Amino acid sequence: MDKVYDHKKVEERIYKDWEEKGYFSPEINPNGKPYSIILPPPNANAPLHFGHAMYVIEDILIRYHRMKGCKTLWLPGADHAGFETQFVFEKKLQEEGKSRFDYDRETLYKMIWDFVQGNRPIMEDQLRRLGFSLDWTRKKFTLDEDIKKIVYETFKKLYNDGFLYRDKRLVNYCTHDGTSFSDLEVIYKEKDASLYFIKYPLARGKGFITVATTRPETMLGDTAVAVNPKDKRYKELIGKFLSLPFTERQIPVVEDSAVDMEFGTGAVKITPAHDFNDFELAKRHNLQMVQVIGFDGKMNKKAGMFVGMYAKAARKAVIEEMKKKGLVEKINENYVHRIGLCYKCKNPIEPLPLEQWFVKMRPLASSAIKAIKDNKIKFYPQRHKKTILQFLENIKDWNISRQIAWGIRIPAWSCQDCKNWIVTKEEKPKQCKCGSGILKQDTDTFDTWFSSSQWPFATLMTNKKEDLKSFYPNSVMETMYDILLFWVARMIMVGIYKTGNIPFREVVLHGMVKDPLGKKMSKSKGNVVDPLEIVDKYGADAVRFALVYGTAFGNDQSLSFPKLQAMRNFTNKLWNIGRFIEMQFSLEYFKEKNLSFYSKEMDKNLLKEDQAIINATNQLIKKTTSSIDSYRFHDSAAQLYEFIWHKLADIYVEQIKERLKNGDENALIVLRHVWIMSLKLLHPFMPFITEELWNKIPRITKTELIISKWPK
RNA sequence: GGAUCCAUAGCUCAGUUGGUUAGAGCGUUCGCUUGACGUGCGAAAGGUCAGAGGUUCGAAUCCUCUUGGAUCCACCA
Repeated sequence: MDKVYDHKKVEERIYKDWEEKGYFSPEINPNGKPYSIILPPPNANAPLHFGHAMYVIEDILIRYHRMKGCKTLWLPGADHAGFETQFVFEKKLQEEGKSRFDYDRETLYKMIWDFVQGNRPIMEDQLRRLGFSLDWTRKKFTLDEDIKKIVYETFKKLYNDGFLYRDKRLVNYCTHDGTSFSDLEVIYKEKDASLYFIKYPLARGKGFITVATTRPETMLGDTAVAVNPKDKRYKELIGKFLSLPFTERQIPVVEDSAVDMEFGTGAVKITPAHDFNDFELAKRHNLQMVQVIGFDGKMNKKAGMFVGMYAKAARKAVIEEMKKKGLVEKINENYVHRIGLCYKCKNPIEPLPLEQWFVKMRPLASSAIKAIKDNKIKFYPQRHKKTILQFLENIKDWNISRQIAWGIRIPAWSCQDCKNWIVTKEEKPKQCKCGSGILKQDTDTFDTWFSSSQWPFATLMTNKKEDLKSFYPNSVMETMYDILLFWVARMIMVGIYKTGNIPFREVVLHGMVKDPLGKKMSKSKGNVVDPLEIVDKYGADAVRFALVYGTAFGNDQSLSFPKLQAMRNFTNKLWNIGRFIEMQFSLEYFKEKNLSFYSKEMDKNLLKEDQAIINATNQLIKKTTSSIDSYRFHDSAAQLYEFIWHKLADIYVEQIKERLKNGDENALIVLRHVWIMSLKLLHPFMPFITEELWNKIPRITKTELIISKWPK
């Protein structure tokens, strides 16, 4: 054996061997109790970043359960990541001086498809290099034909059950990216703004009402002014009409208790087409909706003299014109308020009225809430339970239409004659109820999360015959806490809805891996780290161990080079313990002997120091097992590290050196036993080096460590 | 506005149901080392456990408040 451990000579070879022998497949333990995890499918639009290395938690659970004899499945896949991917691709196009408008839908789709296919092998190689024991024979992609079929079916089922409706409502629309978003995809930021106090004259008689607004450019879309019914200042004016400047229209003064008397003047302009609250208020009062901003972000022809201006420019222009009319009372320029931004391009989100497919969430959420409250689904760390319940209890309907090409096209057709919608499971309907054969498919695609919400069962329904039966519900869903609401919550809702059963029993959530300075890694900051770069330098085992060691599971951590180095040193320590043991077995007086294996019966012949290490080993077995079972991986890691380095190597090995020189068989038998146990316990965390060292010791079985039995 | 998390050695972090002189890695200081490993070994220095109050025989650990930092949700013109 070399004096220093060289992971490069070991890792690739061992992984290949495991994979070729089929050890990653559940068929290895066909009669065991099923244990399953579906890998959160990484986005297929880019290579993995360092945070993905946290999948190691799943690999630990998988390897542990495999060794415990479970019929263990860890199923890999990739997510087409609709909008995210199209965004990345469009950036690429931009660099080439092109844009999505240069291509028709099919061509664009094909180009992105090819782009994604180029990325997938890179991603898969990265996962292999990290040692993840994924069952590659079962890998799935969200755009596989059979997966798409299931997504269509779910859509159709929602439609048949009345949980799906198409409605023209305000949606969060990014005029820059040209698509709508769900509420979760809007981020809010504080911005300096102005609060404009503008006057609307009474249609008859003298006088006016002053309203306060941050968005005067929407005033041409106003269809009312609202006041609080308790507000004495406006009591006389309720029911009267105001002349809306720049237009021929007269708008009523309405009363609504949602109006805050304290804010501004107590009177609010109501723009149903461009503000969520106004939209709701308008429904209550049967007000019409006038859209003045288009989907291109520009004022449309309803905006009269302001047509063609971008909303922001129109704001200034409107105020200028209002000033000319003497209708600006004052402007508060030190007004700070929050505005919604597109989470991706950071441009302001424009609430716009658009026909979309919405899923009624209340009924779906209520069964999810029940499952969680009844502890059918458990959360680790527990604190996340409260967050998800809060979300589910206040859920709003889910807009699942996206105006992008990359994704699963919505299987719905509108009749061009009677305007009816027909939903199918994929195929184009022959004709409408009205007899018309002129049908046009919805041009929108599904929100990516709509398909990924079905991942826990879709992947199993489209694999080997018995998979769904064996592995659903999944044992564990492990992912980062940042997609708890986006993904985990929706998987629970859709999973229960579609299958009648929870999608998984336990939700295990790891923390974020930040850069060495504690900043969130992101492409725009340029501080992302390629996991392979780190694996090349320190070895996969060290990287894996560093991610579990020293930070309480579930907490955020920063990438730490000193820690990586320390863990690499640990692998070298392991290597040298192994080397030392190998050397003993090749000593002349041990070489030819067929040394027996440690058993409890030996205890009475053992020295105190032998007994001490045996006892410590037994304790380690218990502690490692229980800490993995309770998802306290950092405890396991610390215990293993402490035991192997500071008890086994520093103390016991030193204690018995003399005895080994004198040919003391018991010492070597105990040493070998403790070493075998150590390698087993450490294997889920550091699979490569433990497997390699396992192969260097004389032992009872010929089987590889990966499929050896977990000690009791 | 609602919720959650964090504040422990110079740095990065452990310390689960409250219990002996509060731990690790890195760093620092001193020494050792030539057949397991210098990616090593032995030892040492270093902490009013953010602050205040409370519960308790006993609190880093539980409760309240304050300060400072992070995050999530909702979103008032």
